[in-house]
Amino acid sequence: MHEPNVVSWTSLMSGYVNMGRPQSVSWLYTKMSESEVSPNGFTLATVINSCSILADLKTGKMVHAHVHILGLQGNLVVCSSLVDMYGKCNDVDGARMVFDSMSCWNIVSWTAMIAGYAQNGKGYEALEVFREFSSYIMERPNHFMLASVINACAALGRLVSGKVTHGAVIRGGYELNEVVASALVDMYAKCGSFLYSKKVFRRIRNPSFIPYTSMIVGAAKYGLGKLSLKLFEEMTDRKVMPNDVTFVGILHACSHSGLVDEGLGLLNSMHEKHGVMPDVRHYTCVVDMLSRVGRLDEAHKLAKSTRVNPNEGALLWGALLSSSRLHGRVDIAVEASKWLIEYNQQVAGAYVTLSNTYTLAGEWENAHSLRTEMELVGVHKEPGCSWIEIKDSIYVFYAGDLSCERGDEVISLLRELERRMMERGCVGGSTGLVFVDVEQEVKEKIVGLHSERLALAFGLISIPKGVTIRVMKNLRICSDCHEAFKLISMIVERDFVVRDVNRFHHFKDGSCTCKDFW
DNA sequence: ATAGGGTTAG
Repeated sequence: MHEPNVVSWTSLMSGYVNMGRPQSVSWLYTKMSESEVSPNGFTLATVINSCSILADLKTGKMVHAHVHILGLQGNLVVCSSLVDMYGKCNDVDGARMVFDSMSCWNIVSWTAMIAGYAQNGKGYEALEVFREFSSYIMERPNHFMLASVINACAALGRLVSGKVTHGAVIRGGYELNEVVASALVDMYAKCGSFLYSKKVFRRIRNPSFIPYTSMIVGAAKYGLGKLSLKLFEEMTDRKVMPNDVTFVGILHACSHSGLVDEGLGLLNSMHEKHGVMPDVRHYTCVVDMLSRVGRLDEAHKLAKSTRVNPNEGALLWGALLSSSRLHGRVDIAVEASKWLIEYNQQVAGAYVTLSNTYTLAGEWENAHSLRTEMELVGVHKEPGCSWIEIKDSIYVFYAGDLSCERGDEVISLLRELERRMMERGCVGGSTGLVFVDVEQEVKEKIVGLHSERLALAFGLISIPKGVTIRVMKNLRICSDCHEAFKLISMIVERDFVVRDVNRFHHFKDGSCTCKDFW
């Protein structure tokens, strides 16, 4: 063309986006800026879209400035693409700023905002925006919006909201939409209803690799590794091609169900049989798989030979670290935590796990000095929490704290469960520790000492099968008792089961602090 | 010539 106009430029850019080459768009945009032709809203929306795909926030912000220079801040399509771009670049606040600055909205802009929150793990905000949409806008949500809302419910583990949204899907007639169905499969699995996942999945006609992947991951989370393998087999039999994520899912499943040979076989067949090149995520699963079953040297070797950036390495070395602790491999734990701390990844967790590894190995002084170092450096480990939704209330449980709403009921239910376990031959104590398969004498000793809220005697207690347990001296139960009991459970976990560690939070001993454990 | 949805490792 002698004189390409704005439509020619934009068409070319759009063509590159459609052909999966968004990288070329910013180059074209630069070229265009050097020409006489000035971009319009169509051009900017296309360029911004390419930034979304590439998650290129820097270019995206630059183009955002051009939006203002060209006076296009009132253009609905341009603004919606900006909301989407900021969301895809993990800048939800940026997305919200654009969204709030808009003078009119349509279902696309609302969906972009909801999806932005949902994709960034901000399920609560996503549902809040959806609620606002539902109350102000006299328009039914479409399948795009519903998929994002279901995604938000999944992230929050909100089964009831998820079911309500499923109702909206049925009313809207979107049941047969595969994207919506995939979101539902994933949501039900994450919300504790794998049975519903299966039901929704089986209604999908010719499921693609994405619903299959959701099911494989879902089954894995429920400990059904064999089912994950069966689903994988089913999909390949039906000539549905697995992608990289499918392999992350299936290796994750093998890892969590101890299916090591199957997992290794899949890793080796990935490339030649399915055309998917294994990357760091797959090796992370395999490192985890090998190390969980105690094949730490192989896992270690694989970890060292995998090139990673800090973010990827956090997961790979984190997996190795946690298994090193589990199997008492101080040498590997030291190396793994060194890596994590050096690259500033999960520092507090790395300190705690390494310290616990020392403890498991009986290296009390190393454990102690690490705790001191943590305090010196000012590293603090935030306690984790879980939550469950019952009817329309959400109950949150922090590690070591049962002073939550209806905590008393929780405690009495736990006691009832414990009583039933005892009836079935599991052994327990009134203090809440439940031991399985342990000699009566040992049990009494531990339970007895514990119930007096005193130190567990230092030394070695022999238990049958030639296993020894180390128990610490002067271990007092104090306000930070969760740590203490985590420690106990860690020491003994291979030999008997300690449950219900959190219950001891009520035993407070003002005279000691966390430091006294060590 | 332009904007929105589902799967992902400790």
